[in-house]
Amino acid sequence: MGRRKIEIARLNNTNTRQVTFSKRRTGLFKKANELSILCGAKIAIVVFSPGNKPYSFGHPSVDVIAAEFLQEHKSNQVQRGPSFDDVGKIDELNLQLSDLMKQLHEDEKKNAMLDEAMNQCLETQLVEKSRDSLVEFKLKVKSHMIDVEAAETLILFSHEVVQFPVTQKKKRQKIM
Amino acid sequence: MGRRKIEIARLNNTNTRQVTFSKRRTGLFKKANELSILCGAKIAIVVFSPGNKPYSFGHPSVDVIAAEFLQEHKSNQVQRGPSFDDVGKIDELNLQLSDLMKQLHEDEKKNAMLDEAMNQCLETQLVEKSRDSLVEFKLKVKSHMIDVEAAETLILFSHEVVQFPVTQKKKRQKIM
DNA sequence: AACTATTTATAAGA
DNA sequence: TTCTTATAAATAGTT
Repeated sequence: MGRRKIEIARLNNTNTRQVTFSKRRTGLFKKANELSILCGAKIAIVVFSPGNKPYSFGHPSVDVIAAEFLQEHKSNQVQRGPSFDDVGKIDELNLQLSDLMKQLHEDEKKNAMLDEAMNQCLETQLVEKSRDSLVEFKLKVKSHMIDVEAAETLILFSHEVVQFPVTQKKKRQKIM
Repeated sequence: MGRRKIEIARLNNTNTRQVTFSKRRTGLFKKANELSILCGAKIAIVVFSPGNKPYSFGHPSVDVIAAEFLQEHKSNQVQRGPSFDDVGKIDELNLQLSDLMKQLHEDEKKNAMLDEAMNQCLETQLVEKSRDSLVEFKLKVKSHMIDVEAAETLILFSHEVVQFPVTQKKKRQKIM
């Protein structure tokens, strides 16, 4: 999809590889966003860049997706549902994020510019923040001896503090 | 990207929504696959269809991605590494899957048909198999009281038994 | 980071 | 569902 057709094989040039990663990651997340909106599908994506930086996308949030996924299997075997003090905080965060998503989608209807903004946010300090909160969160979880069900839910929660960003004006300066 | 431009808003017609989901999911996974090959990026995707069926994509496998992700944070806090009897079995599975991925990629170089096959496999009984093995696996895990690190690794393992499929001849009959 | 020539994805239609 | 095709969208190479 460019000036020339390229073979799908590892890009040897480091710079090209990084540039392509950025472009295609943006495209991938955009597609994921469209799919979730068009079809009401829940999606979670985690990607590591060539430089091993983590990027993620979740709609409406990975916690919801995880919960749904787990629920499909719970009826087969589990008696005790997990309940954690920390879950409340995570829930709160995710609610906020859901609201941001709603806003995002509303904006999109009125303004086709939205997609271009997606790229920007995902590369800002939000990534760093999510790492910090993951560490904190894991320390708390660590102090409990929890069962697998709880662990599943909580871990998946913690993986997705970084969410799809709020709409921004295009051509915003990169922070990272 | 079709005969007409469509607005990115929920598709109201059920049939259209499902058809679009299938097409776009295929496209999304294809893009993810290309990104992983071109840039050497590790990617994991989980999607729920409008009918709430789970689909997933992982390269080279979600276990590797999970391990990498967790490793970034381990040095900050963890003393005890997880070690599970069941991990061996999962590892075995994942090795097989990695091999299939390699084959897949080799095939792709020689035959541009590969991408079209991706779609087929993901909708076969592999999805069902993965669910069954997840249940089995969780039952085993359930019998232990494990620490968070172990849980994280194992859970993420179990989420991705369904892998990117082996090349198949196109136009294969759907099993699901 | 912006720009286009091209390739690729896909919305409709069969 | 699967295939086809006209068209929209993504992106490779460039600036």
